Amino acid sequence: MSSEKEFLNTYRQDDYPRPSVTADIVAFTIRAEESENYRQNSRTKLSLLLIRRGGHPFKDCWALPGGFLNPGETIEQCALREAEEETAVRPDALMSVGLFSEPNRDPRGWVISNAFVSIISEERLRWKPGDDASDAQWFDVDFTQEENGDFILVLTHGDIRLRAVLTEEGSSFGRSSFAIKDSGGIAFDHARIIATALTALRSGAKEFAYLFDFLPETFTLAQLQNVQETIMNISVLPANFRRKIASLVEETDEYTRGAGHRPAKLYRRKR
Amino acid sequence: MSSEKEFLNTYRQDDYPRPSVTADIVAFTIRAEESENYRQNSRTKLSLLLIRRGGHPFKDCWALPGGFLNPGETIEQCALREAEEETAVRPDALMSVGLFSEPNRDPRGWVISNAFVSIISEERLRWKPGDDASDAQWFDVDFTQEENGDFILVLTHGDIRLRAVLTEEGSSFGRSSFAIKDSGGIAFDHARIIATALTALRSGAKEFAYLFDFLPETFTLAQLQNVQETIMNISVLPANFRRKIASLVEETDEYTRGAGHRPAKLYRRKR
DNA sequence: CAAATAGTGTCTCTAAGACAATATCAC
DNA sequence: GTGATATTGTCTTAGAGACACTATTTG
Repeated sequence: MSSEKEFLNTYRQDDYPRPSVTADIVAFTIRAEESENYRQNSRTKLSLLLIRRGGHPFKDCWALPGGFLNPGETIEQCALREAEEETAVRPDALMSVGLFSEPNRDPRGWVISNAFVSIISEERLRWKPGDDASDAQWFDVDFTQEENGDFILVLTHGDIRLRAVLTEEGSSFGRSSFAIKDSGGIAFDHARIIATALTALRSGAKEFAYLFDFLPETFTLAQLQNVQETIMNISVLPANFRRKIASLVEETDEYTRGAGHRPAKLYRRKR
Repeated sequence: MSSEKEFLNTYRQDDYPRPSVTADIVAFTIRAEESENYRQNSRTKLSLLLIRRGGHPFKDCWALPGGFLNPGETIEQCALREAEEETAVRPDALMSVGLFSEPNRDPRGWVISNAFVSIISEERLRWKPGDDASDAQWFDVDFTQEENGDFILVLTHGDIRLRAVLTEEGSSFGRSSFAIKDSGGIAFDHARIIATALTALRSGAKEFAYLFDFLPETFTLAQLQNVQETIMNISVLPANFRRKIASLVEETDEYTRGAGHRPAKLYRRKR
């Protein structure tokens, strides 16, 4: 009978086959559209960051940012590092959406990936619109279910339009999982990851937990409502939204100015 | 510029360091206690399966069942395979609770683990009580929060009593994460995994989604209520529970018999 | 009959949703 | 003033929780 020390000295990890492990980042932000009317508040869109791949495989296709797990770090640290490296901003929130481990999901070999939703506030987002030479771009997100049950994911950036078709494969424990019918040109199984992340984002938005992460330190209640409506693709009555959110925010002394209508009080998140 | 085919031919995955990947199973069931009174329905306990480790590291300690991810299978398939191998029964439900990737969580080296909650119905559970020679045993679960905020996890099987102390480390997006203060002799970081799994189980039990998985095909509403109460450690009024569950079940023509009180109608899950 | 659970009816309170009404600013 | 949003108030309704009461079985 050998001691634990002896055992560990003779133990060789390389005897077993091992996969490469990556963290993929599904980074969302809310962006304002141009207002066509000086009185009207600007409408907002949910946007997602994609990176054009410079090398094989899926060269020139759009993909989620991400990278390999390094020795000595946790998968969360890896996600944070990759998010910062590739988006140049520190995310305001990070949430795991699961491990994707289909054996053939990566043509390079055995690569499994833990996906994370990352939220970047409008405020932190400093990229100039029109920098279209960059390999990283924000795409507008449209994710809806068709009559026949299929889910359609459309990502748009200027003339670029990626359209993926997915089916829902039995959801276990409330987490639905998707299968790709048509990747729409999105690299790897990333259409599937994006669909899963969007579902997680929407189901969480009911609880207001991270709506705040999309906004600056202070905000109006209409902005906060707007975030929820944009993410969940619904609309609610302002009066009712105010009541529900009231206990989670606190007033400041500030007001918005310069809008063509009654100024709104600025609020901050109550801790 | 090389083609994608050439690229893949020259790509060597072994150039990058890779972790071993495992799936760990947190298998729960509901077990009935002996009734001390012929009239009284038996009380139930939430139980968890642990395995006594026969080899190093953590030799003779209790640990979660689990095993390495094999090439060609998904982590879900791996979890299902390991669950069947080590518990001898096919789980009635399986839910991921996240990837545990602390660099030093396993003394053998770089091993990361995706944990799964597995539910085994009372019906499928055929093990005889008293088979205490086996390396796999069901432990009664007690998980509560102390005044000072610490969480105490107590696992009991006969004379064996494992008592771990954990603290809650900021919960992001509703998923709370724990740090181990005292493992109580439970192997690896498994106390932490169990605490996380229990939290996930409890928060999901509100929606009734998998309460059915703990029970046979047909059951009484009191049994179903009992499952919820046992998992969540609460009690609710029968009248109210019936109203809430009514739309999810359908009647059968069968009744319980032989109890020292009014027979109960058997129900089945409505699909 | 006694003890225990099974099952029904109903009251109250809260919260959600719908909608009406008023307030305030920039032009 | 006009057009837009901000903000408050109130009505209705659905659901949760509390509780009282009846029904049915076995020893």
